[in-house]
Amino acid sequence: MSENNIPARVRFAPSPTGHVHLGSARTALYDYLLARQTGGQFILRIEDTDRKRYVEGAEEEIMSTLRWLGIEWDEGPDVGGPYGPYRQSERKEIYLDYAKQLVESGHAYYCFCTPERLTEMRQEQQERKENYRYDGTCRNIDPTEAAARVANGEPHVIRFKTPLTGTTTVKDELRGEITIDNHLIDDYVLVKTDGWALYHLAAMVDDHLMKITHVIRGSEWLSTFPLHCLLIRAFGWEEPKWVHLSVFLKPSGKGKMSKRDTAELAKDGYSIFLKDMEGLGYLPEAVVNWVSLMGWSYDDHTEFFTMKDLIEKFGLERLNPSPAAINFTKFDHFNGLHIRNLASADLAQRLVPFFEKTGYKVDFNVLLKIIPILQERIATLEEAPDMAGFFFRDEVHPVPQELVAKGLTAKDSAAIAEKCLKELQKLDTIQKDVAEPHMREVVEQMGYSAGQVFGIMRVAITGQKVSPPLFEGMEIIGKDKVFSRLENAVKLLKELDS
RNA sequence: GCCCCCAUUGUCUAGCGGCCCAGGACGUGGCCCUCUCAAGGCCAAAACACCAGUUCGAAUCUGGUUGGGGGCACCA
Repeated sequence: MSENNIPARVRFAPSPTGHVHLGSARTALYDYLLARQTGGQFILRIEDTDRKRYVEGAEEEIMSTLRWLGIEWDEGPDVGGPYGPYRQSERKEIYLDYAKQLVESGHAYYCFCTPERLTEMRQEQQERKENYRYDGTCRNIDPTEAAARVANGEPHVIRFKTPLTGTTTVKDELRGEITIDNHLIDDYVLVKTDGWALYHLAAMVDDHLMKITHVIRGSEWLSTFPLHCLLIRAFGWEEPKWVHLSVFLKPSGKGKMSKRDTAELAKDGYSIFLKDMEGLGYLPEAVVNWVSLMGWSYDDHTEFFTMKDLIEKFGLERLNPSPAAINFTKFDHFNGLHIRNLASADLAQRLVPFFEKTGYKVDFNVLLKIIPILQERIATLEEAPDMAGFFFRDEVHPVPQELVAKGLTAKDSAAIAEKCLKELQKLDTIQKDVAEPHMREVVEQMGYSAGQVFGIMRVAITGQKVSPPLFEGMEIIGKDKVFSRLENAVKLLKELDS
């Protein structure tokens, strides 16, 4: 990891065109980890040169999502920095200047072809089963003539003058060298008719100006990667290290996530969008841990990581270039692990909104008491109200049939419930260390199994067939409620019997 | 159609020529613990896509095939 000791300047450069998903969260995470590990800077840059695709609120979502994950940026549109502005829409002139520089040095040229002509050209190429590629019509217009036409106000774009022959070799940190024939690289448009730069130019200019040392981005950029290097070389700039991350596939591993898959996932309480995670009961710690391991590994036995661990242990050299299927059950597993890793008070705090959302008035002291029995049982925060809502209710409403113990009649069950009530009432306290030994003795005397008797009590007291341990629960609920709930159960069972 | 990338159990992966009849994790099945449910512990089933080649020896190197993915815009 010697080269990682050089402070890295990395940038997360999303475009505000939709929701932040797992793929971009991972890219941001890796960027952040590399920056923090090397004592460098993490820069947030908004790539909003295409005003048609701009989505209102997307930029805010990007920022709040990063903050939720625990990722703070050193430079960005809101906090500023020495290389701003950090919003590409505010840098239009900069890109145009550099594009003109390329025209002057002979690496780019003005193109006056209309979109209609281009469409026509593409159709013809398709009919002839050729590659789609600009045919070079404007490539050889005399520069003086071209400049005159531009000065005259003729609509035009600026295209990159890709070498017609030879090859270009580029180096990706995960895949090694990639060599491609130059004739396969199109004369890409750098600046549109409206004067706005395209990604290819804007990103390269910004990365240079912002002194970016490592570009971590999605593998969808692999095909235009040679163009990007050619651009940088045309300017005579130094290249950053390039890291192209693999894409995420749907859980089956067959194909990438589609709209339809996303809708299907929602039914199971899953989402690929970061904005949904908190509401679904996931911890940012778990998202970070889970996502970090999709395409990266540390060794063959360590998988539990906090952000702090990751900053220490992350490394580009253990990144995996193959596509990874999203595994949501593993997400649940990591969430459970991180829930169990939380301090009681912290977990309690995070649980409050979930109980309130379900309509419970939360007594924080009671919540604090039930944390130990809840903490090892939930995989997501959202599960807590269903499991432990009975602690916050005045009354419970058991299904009468569920009060009947396995292998017994309603009449027997009623008698058992009544006996339990009486025995508990005899005691000074229903604390676990007193009530449990006593009730176990009672069970013994009656000749039933603990499962049968405690089962009846469980349903009577919690209203649920499945609950956290009985005696711990009773202690928290308190004598009065325990007794009244048992009384009610006796009543229900007797009604059922008659 | 063309170009590029990828390829170990259902999934995420370790493995960088002999340590591997392949290790870990999730999930699955079983057992233990047990008042239910979890958590925890133990055990089990489950993979080197295929075909050539290189080599004394290949999951590891090379070529091809197949499969998957990405791209081929005046989007990013």
